[in-house]
Amino acid sequence: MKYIEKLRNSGLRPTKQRLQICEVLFNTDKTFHFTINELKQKITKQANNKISLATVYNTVHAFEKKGYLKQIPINSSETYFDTNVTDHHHFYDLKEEKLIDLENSDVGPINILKKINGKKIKSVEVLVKLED
Amino acid sequence: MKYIEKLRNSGLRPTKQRLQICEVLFNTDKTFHFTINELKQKITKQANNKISLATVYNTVHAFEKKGYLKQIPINSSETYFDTNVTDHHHFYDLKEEKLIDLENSDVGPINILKKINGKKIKSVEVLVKLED
DNA sequence: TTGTAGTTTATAATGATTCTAAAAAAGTGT
DNA sequence: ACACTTTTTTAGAATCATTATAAACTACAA
Repeated sequence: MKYIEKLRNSGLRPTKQRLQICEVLFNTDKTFHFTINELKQKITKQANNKISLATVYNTVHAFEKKGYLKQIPINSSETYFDTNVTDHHHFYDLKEEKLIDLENSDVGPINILKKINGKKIKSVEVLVKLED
Repeated sequence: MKYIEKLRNSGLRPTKQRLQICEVLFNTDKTFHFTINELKQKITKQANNKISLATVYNTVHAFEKKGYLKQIPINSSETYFDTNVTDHHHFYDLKEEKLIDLENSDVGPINILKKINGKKIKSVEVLVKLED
């Protein structure tokens, strides 16, 4: 299985549950957005398998810490995660409550002119809210 | 009282609680960020007055709907609001968990090149995450 | 195989937010 | 001022996402 090594290299034991989550999240060319509950449903369907909600939380947080996932900063009752961990931006359709990726080529370069003493920029993320 | 008219013009009855909240939020030149609980504490201190948590929620949401406040899109357990409703951007200090305003002059112009059919852009917000 | 450290799990706990329904206050007309 | 309607406030309950707990299970190394 191709994710076993990836997990081991990250110091995470390749358990059945983690491998299932890897399949759902990373076994595709397309990146995508998801919430914890959406992910749990996908696993239950795709692998026809029960998985504990707590395990989904644990694993997603572990993957986020390792840099395989990132949270999308947005005000929503549920937290959104993104399998695209490269710097990129989002549309948020307020009516449909749906996130849409922006390619980097869709947004011109962003210049942050201010500096904060002793701090460095980790990421620059743009959220474009859409209305009808 | 200078906020009575403002509230009436918005179709909101100028109650004691709403006027107190206006004093705390708008009776200053500086704009600032706050959470519901911080706001409740300020009111309790400043006006030496009890106010129901539900009222603070109700009022903040009413003010947001009227455009006097806006939510800051950020992943935090509590929702952050901003008394600065003009288009502007934020630093987020990951270590201190603190928001810092960016002036518009601190960020170069942002070009959104992609269009979504039938939707228009309501706002463009940049979140710059800072680390040590 | 045996030990142990890491992982999963169901369930309980937490905490922010929303809901509810009754009491209080504000607005309106008389 | 009074009666009446509508809006608002309020305490407490309900909800919902997330985190904590602690017991059972699993991976892995000696």
